[in-house]
Amino acid sequence: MKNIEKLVRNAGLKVTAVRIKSLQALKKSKQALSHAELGSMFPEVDRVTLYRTLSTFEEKGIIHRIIDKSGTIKYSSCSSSCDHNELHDQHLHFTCNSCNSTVCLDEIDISPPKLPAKYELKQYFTLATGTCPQCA
Amino acid sequence: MKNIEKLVRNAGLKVTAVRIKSLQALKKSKQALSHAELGSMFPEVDRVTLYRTLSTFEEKGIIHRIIDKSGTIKYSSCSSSCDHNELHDQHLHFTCNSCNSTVCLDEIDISPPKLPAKYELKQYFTLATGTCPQCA
DNA sequence: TAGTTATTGCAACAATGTTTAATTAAGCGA
DNA sequence: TCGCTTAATTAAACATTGTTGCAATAACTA
Repeated sequence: MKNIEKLVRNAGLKVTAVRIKSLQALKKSKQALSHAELGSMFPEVDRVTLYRTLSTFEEKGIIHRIIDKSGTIKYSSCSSSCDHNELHDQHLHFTCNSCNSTVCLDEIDISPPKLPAKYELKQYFTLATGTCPQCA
Repeated sequence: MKNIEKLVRNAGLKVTAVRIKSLQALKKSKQALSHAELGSMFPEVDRVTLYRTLSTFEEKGIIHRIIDKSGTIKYSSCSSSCDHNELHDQHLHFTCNSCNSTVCLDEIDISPPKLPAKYELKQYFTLATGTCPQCA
């Protein structure tokens, strides 16, 4: 049984064509993909189905969302170990101003800020922008 | 001449009712406001006018946008000194998971990350979430 | 292989944002 | 202060993005 298929099945989800192809696309892609981008990769897939597929994957923790510089939601498949409810798993993301790609930079260590008194920290999101190696 | 009026005029803009009331609202508000929130504060103002007013203010550097946790664009008036094209002026923002308010935490010092080789850093956006003092 | 249930696809809708073009108001000089 | 010029506002139409309900279909289970 293929890897992707196993991922879907283990999440307690039925293995369907849409799920396989969208998860495959996300796994293969080096950059995070928006609903619109996935939609144009698979024009035969219903918009609504794609919305639901992505939020199901997200609920199950198979993928996670990244809000890019402009507020666009993009999705990236998770490394097997990551739990995005945990503060230490919220890694740095980077959006290239030139090619508009967004990637996870897991290897960079981000330490959460100390907040003023009475503020309780739950999550910490960081986004760097600039020029990526491909566009440099 | 009032403060707000001066701000608008100094930006090279005509002083109009919509500009005064929207900028006043942003100045008075402790939290950043979305287009929708400003719209319901001033139902008499045309939606399109409000869109244009906000982007004009942003271009002129009178206000700046904050992308909150959910990707919603919110606006906050700038302190007189801030230049949001400068890395050091991109301060920490905080969204409360309970009341959904978003505020600037100017006083917290954020140091930009070291990026991997060939990545060129231009901007660094940070967003903390959790519980704010009012909701604690 | 049939039955059960999750998933899909379609239609309709809601919210958000953009563009064009006509009207109105602000600010300037006479 | 009046009228001129130009910026700003408004309304209509449209585009994009996201959501909901329901009927049809496909995936898994026994």
